[in-house]
Amino acid sequence: MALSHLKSLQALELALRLGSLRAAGRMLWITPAAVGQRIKALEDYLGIDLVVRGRSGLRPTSELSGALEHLRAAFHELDTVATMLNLQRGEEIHVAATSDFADFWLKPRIGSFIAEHPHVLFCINGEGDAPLRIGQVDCEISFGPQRPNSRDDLLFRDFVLPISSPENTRRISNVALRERLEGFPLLHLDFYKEDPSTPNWAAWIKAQRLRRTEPNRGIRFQRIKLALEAVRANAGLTICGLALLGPYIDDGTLSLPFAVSTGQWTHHAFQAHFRPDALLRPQVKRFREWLVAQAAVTRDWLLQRVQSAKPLQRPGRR
Amino acid sequence: MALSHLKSLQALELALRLGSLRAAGRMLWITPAAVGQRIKALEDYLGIDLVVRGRSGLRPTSELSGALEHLRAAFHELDTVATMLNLQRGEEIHVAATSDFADFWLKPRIGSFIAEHPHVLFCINGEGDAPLRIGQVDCEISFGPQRPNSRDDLLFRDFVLPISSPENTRRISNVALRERLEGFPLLHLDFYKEDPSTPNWAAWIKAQRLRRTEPNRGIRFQRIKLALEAVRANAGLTICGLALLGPYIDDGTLSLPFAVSTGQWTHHAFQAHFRPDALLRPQVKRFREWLVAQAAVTRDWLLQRVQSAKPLQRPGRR
DNA sequence: GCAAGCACTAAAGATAATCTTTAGCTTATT
DNA sequence: AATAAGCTAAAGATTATCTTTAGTGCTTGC
Repeated sequence: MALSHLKSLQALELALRLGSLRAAGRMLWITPAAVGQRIKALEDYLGIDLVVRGRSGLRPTSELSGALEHLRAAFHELDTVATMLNLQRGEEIHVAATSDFADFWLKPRIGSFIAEHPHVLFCINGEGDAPLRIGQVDCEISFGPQRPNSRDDLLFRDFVLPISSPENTRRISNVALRERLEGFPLLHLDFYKEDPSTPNWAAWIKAQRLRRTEPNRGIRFQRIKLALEAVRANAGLTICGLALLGPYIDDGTLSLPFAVSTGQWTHHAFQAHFRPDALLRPQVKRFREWLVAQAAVTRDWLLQRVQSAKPLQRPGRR
Repeated sequence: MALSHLKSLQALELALRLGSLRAAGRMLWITPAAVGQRIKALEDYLGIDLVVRGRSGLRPTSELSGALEHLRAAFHELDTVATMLNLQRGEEIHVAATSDFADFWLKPRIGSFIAEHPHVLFCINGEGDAPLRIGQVDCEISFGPQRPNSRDDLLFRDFVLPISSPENTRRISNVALRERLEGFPLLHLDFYKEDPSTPNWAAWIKAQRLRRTEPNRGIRFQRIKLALEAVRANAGLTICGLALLGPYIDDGTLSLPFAVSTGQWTHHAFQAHFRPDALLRPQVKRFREWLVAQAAVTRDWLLQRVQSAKPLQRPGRR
């Protein structure tokens, strides 16, 4: 007959060491109620009380006090084991993400995750606190078609339309709508090239019935970042997605020279793929939950930004 | 971040100490497959192997060997805690059962349970290995009406009919059926008195259309045991249930002077009631499972014994 | 050598332990 | 006295864990 209630003993030791169920719950990543249940289960099993809640703190009962020393020793030994086996290591999470996604979306937000998980070290596209290891990517984030039956998390679709600097938007507004782009430099961004529903300049101009000679002329960019730098340098307009640009749109660093209704939801989407065995690690699991939750915020922001202009047309969700 | 996989660590330590998953499973009261799963879960989590299966035995891998000492120490400390808290005590089970049930049914069978659970001490109606404690009965077994909505386990109903010694059966058989009981001493057993469907001698004789003057005369017994002693001493016949008498019927110590079809299923039944908090203890839980299983054997034996004579009339089950 | 027995592994489905949520209670604090 | 913080209780949901069944490899005996 080997001993049972291991988790109860762990909760008991931790709660007494930290002085509260709440603190123990934080360590165990469970609610205080669950800690109390664990302890109570053991008390019910033994038929005796093990802890008393004194004024602002827990104390062991006399029945437990003799055994407490051994309990502490046991979990101290287990901690040693855990350290030697690297069981509760300061966890590393390796992420491979489309550069623009990493720069514009992930890196600005990752601080909020690290704040809650100080022990986690990140390696994003080979850079960060954790050293690079080949073939050990826990999470891949890409922009592409949604694969059916895949376990990947769909983060959000994008909404593409012309983007400009505030200065150029002002300049353009003085020109009649149909002529606005005539003679104006167009920047071509290939990031969305594979997406079937994202128009290039020629298609967009045609759909909007504008006039523009040689709409395919102009500098091409592979990365959103570089295209936006050119836009901000007043080098021209580009068709780009809004999803990654929330802060820039909100603070006016970038602006929309045409109505939101001239834009288009992408068919492709930002998606996260996690290595199944990486999800065994609780920190990776929590990163995934955080990622999905953050993505939902962005999705809602984008949805509201677009819907306020064209309330009848909603993108598919999930 | 407190450590996880406590059960895995326990299984690991135990399997390495005992040398096989099977042996560890016996200690943990789980299947060998489950022990293997526990260990594998930890191996998968860590991404390394922890044990190798050598020739007839398990060995720790080099990754584990350093930590093994601490692992052993940890569970040794926990064993100490368990002993001090009386967590894995040599368990006592206190049973209060109708005397006749205890004597005829429970005590003859209890050895098979003890054989599998050597550490369990029994106290049956105040007697046995464990000392008597007031108000601490874990299991009550009674014969009575089935209470609706109760959590009690119905063990079996009884089947009542006249019982005699083999000698008296032989003697009686020479007399014509209707006259068989005339002048023959009748013993009255009160054990089944409260049961609405058990006939007394007068009712049984009337139902069978036999002749017998003053069928209510005769010695009365409270306990089956005493009535049967009188029957075996050829002091007369009694109406009694078969359920507790299996061995005596099978080996011919007792016999049936009338056809089985003259008998009757009782309305009352033998039932076991377990204190809810006693069922928290695994040994009590296992005793309950054993009890129910043994009862099913008796029920089947009785059913077959009765059905072979009157195949169309079946008692309700459960 | 070859079957037979034993021990472990794998995958699925079933079971049971465990957790979260919500609401309520008690004790300390302002 | 009101508020806040921490614990408890009960329910339902979620996971972890176990059993079952089938399959593989290794030892043992013939």
